[in-house]
Amino acid sequence: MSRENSETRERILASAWELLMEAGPAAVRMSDIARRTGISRQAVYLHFPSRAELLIATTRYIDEVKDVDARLAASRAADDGLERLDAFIEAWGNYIPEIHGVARALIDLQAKDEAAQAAWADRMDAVRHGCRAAVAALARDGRLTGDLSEDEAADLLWSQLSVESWEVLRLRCGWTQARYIEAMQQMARRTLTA
Amino acid sequence: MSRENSETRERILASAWELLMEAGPAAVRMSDIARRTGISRQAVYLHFPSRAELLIATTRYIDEVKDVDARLAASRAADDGLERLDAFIEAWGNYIPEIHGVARALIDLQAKDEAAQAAWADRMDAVRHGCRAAVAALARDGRLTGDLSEDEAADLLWSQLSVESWEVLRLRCGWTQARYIEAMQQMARRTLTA
DNA sequence: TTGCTGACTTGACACCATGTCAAGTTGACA
DNA sequence: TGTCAACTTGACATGGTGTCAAGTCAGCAA
Repeated sequence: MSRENSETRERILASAWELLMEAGPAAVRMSDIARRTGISRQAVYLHFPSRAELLIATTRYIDEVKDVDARLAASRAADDGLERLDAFIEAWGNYIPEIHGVARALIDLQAKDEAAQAAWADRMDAVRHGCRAAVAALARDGRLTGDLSEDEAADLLWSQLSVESWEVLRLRCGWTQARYIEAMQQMARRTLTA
Repeated sequence: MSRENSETRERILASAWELLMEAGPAAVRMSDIARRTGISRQAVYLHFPSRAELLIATTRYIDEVKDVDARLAASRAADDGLERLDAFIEAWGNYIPEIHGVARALIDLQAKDEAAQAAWADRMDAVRHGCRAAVAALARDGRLTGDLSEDEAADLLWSQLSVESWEVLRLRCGWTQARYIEAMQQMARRTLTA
């Protein structure tokens, strides 16, 4: 562990990030990260107790560098519920490709690792809260459909905006990022508004 | 491998299925399956070359026992495009919980195993074709929205109907199966029809 | 009876990634 | 000069998959 803001620690995180962007997540082993950082495999363990913790720290590192908070805050600025919904989908939808490498690694790790499971659930809960806020704004404007409760509407939006769905449309179906955003916005509007 | 329809082979598949329904997929090791079947771990390898192949065979076995084809055929019976869409969503949506254990195991395995990846992609392609057929029927009735091409509409429906989305709503959000089906039908209707 | 065959068992082992442990090196700083 | 933290090297345990070799055993055929 050592001190929080060690220079080596940050270099490890940067290496992990690089590798996750380049290769599939399975290909990013502790030894790969060490080699890329230019240190021994064991040295990595001086900074992170496990691969799971390292990956979790990597997401936090990326969030910091990419400043998610600022992006999502912008989506909260819109007064109008509909605009806000669009802005939220755009902000989150455009963030997915940036974190996708790490996200995939963490999702894969969930099967085996409890810590990874908790970490990913925690991050996704943040998105869920964003969905709830957007839906609440919609309800306040009286634009929420009568077929769904606020919670249901938020859940539905949340499931639509999952990283897995993004992967399906973007990677498997070959959609462009712009088309993805547009389709999600339209889908949300049609599904959630009266 | 031996002969295709060995009795032991079928007992192994049944054990794998049982275990996948009971426990998390990570807990279903080759030794667990062997123990449940009442044979040695090595004997399992006399029938299946790898865990991936065994799991793939298990999905085929379940499909056979549960008769998916018949279910999906029923959804093709409806003349009206909208009814057909509803029927397809109901048929597939109600099939998900039955295969969920194996599906999850196969999805988890994808990270490491190429064969599992191909097998799951293949099965999901079948669903994608179902989506395409339902969307085509909608288009034939002139009910498809102008905002989406047939392919796009099918892709969108496909991403909505993923096992992962089902997991989110059903397991994480605690929706009932009936509510899930209803919501997916409504969502599809609103998103895809003019 | 003898001998063969196929399904299965037992037990050992290689592999691979994670994570641990212990002893040694090195450079900065008091 | 001595100490300490960061790092290195190398060995090793663990856990699951998959392989290999030798042996058991029932059934069946000449």
